[in-house]
Amino acid sequence: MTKDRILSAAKAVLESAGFEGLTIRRVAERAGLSPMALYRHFKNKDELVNALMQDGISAWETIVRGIRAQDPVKWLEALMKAYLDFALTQPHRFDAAFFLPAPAARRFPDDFAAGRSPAIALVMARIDQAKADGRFRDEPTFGIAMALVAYGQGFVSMQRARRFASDKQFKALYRAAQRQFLDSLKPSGKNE
Amino acid sequence: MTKDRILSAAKAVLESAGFEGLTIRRVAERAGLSPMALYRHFKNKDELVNALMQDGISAWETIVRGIRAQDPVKWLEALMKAYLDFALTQPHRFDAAFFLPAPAARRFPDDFAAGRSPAIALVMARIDQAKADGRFRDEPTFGIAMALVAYGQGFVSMQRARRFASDKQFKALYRAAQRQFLDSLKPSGKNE
DNA sequence: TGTACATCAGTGAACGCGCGTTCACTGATGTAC
DNA sequence: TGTACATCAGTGAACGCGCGTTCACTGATGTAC
Repeated sequence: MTKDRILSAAKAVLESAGFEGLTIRRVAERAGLSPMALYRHFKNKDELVNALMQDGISAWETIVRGIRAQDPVKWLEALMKAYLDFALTQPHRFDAAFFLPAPAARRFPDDFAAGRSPAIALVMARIDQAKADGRFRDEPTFGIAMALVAYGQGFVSMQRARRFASDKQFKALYRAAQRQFLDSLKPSGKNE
Repeated sequence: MTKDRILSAAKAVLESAGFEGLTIRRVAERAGLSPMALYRHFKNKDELVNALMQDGISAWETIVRGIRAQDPVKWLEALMKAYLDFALTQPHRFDAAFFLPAPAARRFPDDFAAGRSPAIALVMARIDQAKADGRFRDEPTFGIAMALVAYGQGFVSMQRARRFASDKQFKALYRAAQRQFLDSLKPSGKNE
């Protein structure tokens, strides 16, 4: 379908040129169509951008569902690693999923607490499991999930603002913070 | 000086129209000058944007230096509150300080570990003090500071991406996370 | 004190650019009888 | 089987817009002798 071809072209343009460089004309050229052909499939540019956001979110959900670790704490570690990889290897797709202000975005806290985000629902399930196993302290699950998300988002947004000397430094600090964060969730007396 | 008048106009335009709306023409109009007059004082638009970034960073440093709490943990609480206020009351100035990717930005970790950021240096001093008083666990000071910064940045970037149902919800979740974060730094056995 | 000249803040018109989008259209394909 | 018509993906030219920036200029102020 032509619509899919347009969307693929849009993803390619987004990844190589960023949001600044995402224009109807460029997407059309990449798709081998005239600019006007896009209006046959998307009402306007906003609708195209919205589709890209949905794509980013779906990609992330697929990644999260693919995490195989059995142990809940190891699963959460893998999640934070996957998040970092996603941010670094597909930066603009990541941005579409997490930084784009779009009307269709799901909102904290209601949409998430209600499980309307599959990714967050999976995260909360592991946190519950870790608590049940006595490996995490008894703090509100949703609060822990929020903290974890904010952590990742904060590091990536600092990286995006070029606040790290290099990607290597960024990765190292991210991993150190991740370890520290997960440690801080352990019950009293089990620290260190 | 005319340069100051231009900078004031630029700050006003930034705050009311955001970065998207920050144009040479608009700044000039606000300053009561022709667009070309700006080029007498700034080499080009990039230089003007850089000046705005410096202004944002200075504003934040002034805020941090103005925190009066004696107790180090209370001081850190006040800091996180001030950060939230800054983000909500002067959103674009905040963005200029924390989200703008600009060449003049200081970089993690070297510039900060070396104390080239007055704000971070003050934060690290309180963390050291809290550790010395036995109120924080013995974890690397810089790591704790990084975590604190990432936390704030993460929450604000989620708010900027309209991921919270309302500013009220945002504030409430931010505060809950803040409490939880500071609690997590307490030595083992002192939790709850 | 007067004159010639340099400096320099600010101006106004214009350039070239790329953008999203409108409009009227073409031409192939499907459908009804 | 042939004809008339509807549908619809895609086109190409053009519009109006706002942008950063160039260029050649004006006119006031300061400086040298």
